[in-house]
Amino acid sequence: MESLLSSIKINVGSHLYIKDPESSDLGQNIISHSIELINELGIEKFNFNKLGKYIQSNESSIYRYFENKYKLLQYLSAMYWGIIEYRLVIETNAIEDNNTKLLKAIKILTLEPKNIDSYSDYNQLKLRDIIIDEFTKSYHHKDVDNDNDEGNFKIYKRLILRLVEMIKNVNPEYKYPKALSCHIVEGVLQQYYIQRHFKSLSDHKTENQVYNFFEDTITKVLNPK
Amino acid sequence: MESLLSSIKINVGSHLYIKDPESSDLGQNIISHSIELINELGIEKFNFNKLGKYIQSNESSIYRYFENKYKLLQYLSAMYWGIIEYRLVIETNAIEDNNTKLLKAIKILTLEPKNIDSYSDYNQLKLRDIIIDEFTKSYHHKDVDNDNDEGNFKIYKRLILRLVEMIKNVNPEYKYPKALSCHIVEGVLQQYYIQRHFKSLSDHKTENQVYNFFEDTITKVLNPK
DNA sequence: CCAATATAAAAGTATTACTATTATAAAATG
DNA sequence: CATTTTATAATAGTAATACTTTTATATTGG
Repeated sequence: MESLLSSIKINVGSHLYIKDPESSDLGQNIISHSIELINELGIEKFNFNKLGKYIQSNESSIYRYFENKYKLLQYLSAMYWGIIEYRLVIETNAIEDNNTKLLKAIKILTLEPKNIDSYSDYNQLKLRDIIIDEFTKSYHHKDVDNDNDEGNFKIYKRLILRLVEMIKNVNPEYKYPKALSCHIVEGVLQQYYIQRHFKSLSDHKTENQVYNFFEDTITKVLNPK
Repeated sequence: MESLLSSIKINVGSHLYIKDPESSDLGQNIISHSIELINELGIEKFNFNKLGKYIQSNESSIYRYFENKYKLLQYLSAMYWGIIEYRLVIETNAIEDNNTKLLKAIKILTLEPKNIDSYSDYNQLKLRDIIIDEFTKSYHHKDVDNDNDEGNFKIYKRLILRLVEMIKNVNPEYKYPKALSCHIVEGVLQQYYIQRHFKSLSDHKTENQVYNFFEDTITKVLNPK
């Protein structure tokens, strides 16, 4: 089947790049290979010099696309959340029952993406790993308010607000829909990171445990009885 | 009243420093002023050169205490979690009822510390802000497994496991005590960060909202009925 | 008072995160 | 097809950072 997202472009916000990387071969190369290299080195040890050598291009050419590596990380993050948001909308669209709908959303947020190719040209599993490892650093810094004003996190925030709506539909009386929504989206990343690195703090080391934990929490929090 | 913690030393783990900063004036100066300066600049723009000038000492002298600024951040984090753990133990000690005890623990984790002086010589509010802003970066990097093996996060993990025990005491049947415990401790920091920087994702911008959200969650999750 | 140790001052090195310059190649336009 | 614009590559350069090393000067303890 033809890829949907590879033809539909996710608008990540123009403040994230200097030149649109989707507009050229080099740009697309920068994206796909930065996913590989950031995944391998981590954002701290990754730099544009190394990326240039890796794609047999030049450091200064990469600087014509992205201001610096943290903007590139924000761009990759926006891509990731864009894909998740897109899946959230189309894969829950047909579901009538609000509760089932919310649980489907939690599945999309927690479980490893299957059918990878139908959503993106890039390596989605590695992109997801980058988000688990590095996303927190894309907004934990002193420029966060500027970056936010420029709209660099707007897809992420919109995704959280979509989840807020789903939460409200399940229980309109619930008092903390935004807190819960943020808590889930960030919590998923954190649970995976803990599973991988702090094993003594993890109940069961499976993918399903992460989903089950959030299903249990949400069900009890929203449907008290 | 005489300070308790200023006489009782928190053992943060010897891999965090080269020379124990509590053992000299310069060391204590490094701690207290790094709290000020990291708070002001953020960990990325902070460095030992600037700290040296700030305390009218020398860059190379600071390197005799700490390997690098990230080890210092881990040291400050261990200090913070050490104070919280200490409070968790002594302030909940006398409480009989398991549920009340857990809620008191949540209060200690969420609310701004009062009676600051009785727990530490250092500026606890600024230290807490550093933790909210920077703690995530102290373990989100490629050396995390080494640092963990060296015991650099042991106080943090012990704190989480203490909370796990409290959770189990409230409901021994509950399936995800570790996930919940991590989720609370990290979630508190995250809720404050969101309140400060992503206002559109925050339900109410008060300190109590953070506590109330966690109280509501825990009560429903652990006492379903 | 001497010896050990801690700190300060200064200089040096390797790396990083860019910027600038020029050259060359590819693409667009007339 | 020729020309102008634009994209990329190669190279070099700069300022800052994250340390390390060396030497000098205090401070402290026996």
